[in-house]
Amino acid sequence: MEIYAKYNPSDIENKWYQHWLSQKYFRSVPDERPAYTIVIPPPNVTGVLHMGHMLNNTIQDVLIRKARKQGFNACWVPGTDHASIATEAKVVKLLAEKGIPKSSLTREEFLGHAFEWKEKYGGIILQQLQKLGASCDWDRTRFTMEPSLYEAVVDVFVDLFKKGLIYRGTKMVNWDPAGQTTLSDEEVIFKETPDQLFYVIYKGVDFDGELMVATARPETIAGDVAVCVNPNDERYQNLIGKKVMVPLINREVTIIADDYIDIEFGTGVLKVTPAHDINDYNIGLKYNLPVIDTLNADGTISEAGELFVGQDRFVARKQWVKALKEANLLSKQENYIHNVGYSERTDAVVEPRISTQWFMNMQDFMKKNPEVLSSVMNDEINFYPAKLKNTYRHWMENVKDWNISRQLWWGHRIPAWYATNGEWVVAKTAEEAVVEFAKKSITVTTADINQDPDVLDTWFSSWLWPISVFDGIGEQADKTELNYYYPTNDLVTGPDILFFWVARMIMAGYEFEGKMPFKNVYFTGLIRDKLRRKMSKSLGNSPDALELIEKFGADSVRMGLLLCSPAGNDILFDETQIEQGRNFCNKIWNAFRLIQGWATHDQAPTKAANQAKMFMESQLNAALHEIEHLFAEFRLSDALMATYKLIWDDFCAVYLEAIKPPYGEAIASATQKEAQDILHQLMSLLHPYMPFITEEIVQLMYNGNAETLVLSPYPTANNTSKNALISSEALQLVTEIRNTRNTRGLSPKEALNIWVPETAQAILGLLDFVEKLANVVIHTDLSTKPQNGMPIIVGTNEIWVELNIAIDVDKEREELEKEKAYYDGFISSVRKKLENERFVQNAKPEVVEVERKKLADASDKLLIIEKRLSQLQ
RNA sequence: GGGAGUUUAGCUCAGCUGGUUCAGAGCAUCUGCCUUACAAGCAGAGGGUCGGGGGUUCGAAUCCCUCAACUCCCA
Repeated sequence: MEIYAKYNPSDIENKWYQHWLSQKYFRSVPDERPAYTIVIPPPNVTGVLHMGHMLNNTIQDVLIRKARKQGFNACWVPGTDHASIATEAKVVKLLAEKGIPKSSLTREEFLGHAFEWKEKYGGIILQQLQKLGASCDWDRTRFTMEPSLYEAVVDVFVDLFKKGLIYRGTKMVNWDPAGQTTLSDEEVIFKETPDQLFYVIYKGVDFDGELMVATARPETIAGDVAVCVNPNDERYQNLIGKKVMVPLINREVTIIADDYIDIEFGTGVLKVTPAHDINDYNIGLKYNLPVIDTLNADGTISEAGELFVGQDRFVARKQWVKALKEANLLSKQENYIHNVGYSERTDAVVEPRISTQWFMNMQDFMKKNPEVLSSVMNDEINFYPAKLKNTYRHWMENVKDWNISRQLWWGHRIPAWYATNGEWVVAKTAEEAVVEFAKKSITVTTADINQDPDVLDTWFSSWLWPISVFDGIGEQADKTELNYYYPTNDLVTGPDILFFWVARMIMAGYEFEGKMPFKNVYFTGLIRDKLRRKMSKSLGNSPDALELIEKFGADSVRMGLLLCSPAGNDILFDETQIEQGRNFCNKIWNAFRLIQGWATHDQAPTKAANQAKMFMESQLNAALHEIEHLFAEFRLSDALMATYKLIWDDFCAVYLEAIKPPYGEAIASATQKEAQDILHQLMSLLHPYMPFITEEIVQLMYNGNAETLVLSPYPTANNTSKNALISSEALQLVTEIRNTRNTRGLSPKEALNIWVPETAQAILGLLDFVEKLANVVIHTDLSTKPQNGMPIIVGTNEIWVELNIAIDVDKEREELEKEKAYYDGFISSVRKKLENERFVQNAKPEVVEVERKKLADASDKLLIIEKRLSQLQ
């Protein structure tokens, strides 16, 4: 089989992915093995792959591939969600471009267009995930709006309503005038926004004088029903109960008093506009004030607004200001920065609006399901990083009722039914609704009632995801699969949807299954650019994910993303990180070519090769232990780094160099086979991170007869004694010798003679290994050592190197003096510690022992240094 | 305004309940090498008063206080 000199990922990645698919390696069905389950955070069905998806799904793939190789029945469930507001907005825009306004369509016609769009573009992102190598069980692909999941959502709504946890209420909600729908609190993004504060004059009616009111929203003045001051505010006490005139509208309103008012803010006078501010609304309730809604659903001024009717709220604001100025009712205006809520999806400024909506009663829900909070706090569900537990608790303890209705068509339609007299019931179907009406002694037929036109919040369907993908919820539930796969093991997602989704899945898990939905939640960081800016379309700082894969290969992209992404830390993306991945592929590929390219003979392996094998086995063993520990803490980035160093440093730089025969010579076939075995294990270890190149190498190495790395067992550590310490002294000597060559300009090709004392057993045990790596000849008879040389100190051993060049005595003395000074200082500090009775008494015995050892070792070294110095005199 | 977190080498980050010759890793940088697996490489090297100040302790990157800067969440 021909092995290409350059590794070319694009040639092989598609080949292997198709092979894995055709062999159904990612398929999972329940069996006797323990399950290891991950459900994908469903991306928007009309979305395209971006950097965040790649990071997130690479992490999931690493976890699931490792589990699969470790003998679990690994099941990674893919799918998409319908993204109600985002998708509807997209479809509305598309239709508008064709000249079709949404208002001209019936609900059914609109949904027809939406499904058409979904069929055409939906699921592209899942194909893109395949390019990344994602080992999902594609036969399980789900969609939040497919019929059975749709039905489950409706069933859950009816169930929660019957339990009294869902209610219909008229409250102030967040209104998105662009999407023309309500939003939950979580969908409102507060941003500091520069604005203007206007000081508006309200003339007294039954007193001589005026009040000044500071407001950022003069366009809502028409909705004023009172002005309010603090009862303790001496400036206004005598005016309480008197009347002022609403500017330009000429309506008389009363001056009321409430200690909610901040005396310091503005002029200490608040205009009370219950229809357009939550605080004003509460004051209105308290004092039984009327509500005048001066805005339409699309954010234009309504008839009730009297002035500038039909104008957009921001246009109207300017006109109000102009009109107030002309009427001499504007005292002044000043710059003002405050937090303004924006719609997460449409970025429109959110309007507080009184509206009748459906809510979930969170207080009662949490009382019923205290585990939602406690399971996270006591680590039954683990958060990585754990610091997000605090954020979670804070939100849970202050959780507000969840507004679950949306004035959209794309989504799960609310199963509530209205009779013409305004009475309503909740029921799954119109037929059942008729029965419910009958219970209320209302006689209707299905033709007499109308279903609620609104749909449910997208998260009201995706909170069921870990249950619904296994068909475990709703009236049609079949819990066979759920019982096997649930609770799932890990959830990998971004911290930005901690409340939207993670918290609500935990709620659903306890409410409907009485169990947590997952054991571990791994929060990835946000991907930012080098300048720490979020990646966004408008900035154009986000690289095209698929182009990156095309250019570098999926393995390189995966490695580049993982290397710089410890859990919870933002990752600062830079293409050089992916180059590191590419370089690593190149390195592995060349190591493979080296091994495969050797001619072999049947003689015994060299001693150096045997020692190298010992070294490599001990390094591999240590690394396997370390990597298991790192995985247990979800430190994937560190685990990959450990694997990287094991392959690059230990395997390539040390092991292969030690077994490599001189140019043109053959290698013992046993040694070649050992090298292949080790490479095979390393590829298996690396496979979860870099699935393609590892599979390619292993299959080439064994002519396509190797078991696929997707399924072959993950390497396991054994408990054989570690030779790590021995190796470190030997390698230290190698480095010292190379350094000696480097600083003196000696060629690495020219062998050096060195003398090693009998006491240096650690080094002599790997004598041949050291000779090979450092290109030296080791002598042990110290009496033969020549004068023209210099010592190298390794541990407490003095090793003598013969140098056939003149030695710069002054320079060496200078260096030795430096070292001597260091050890003098070191010894005196350790000695001081040991002479301190309180240290000896208080410190743990082991610590004291270590200090004694430090003193002894340092003293030995100092002796060698001093001896050498005296020789140089 | 309320809460949480971060600050260690040029960059990104490890350093667990104070004590290994504790100040580390990767990348970047510098020096020398086109040594037939790999220049996408090889062999070396240099970088840090652990944000400032104070304290506890025999001993502090690690614990406490304080100041400063930055980030996130919530209203």
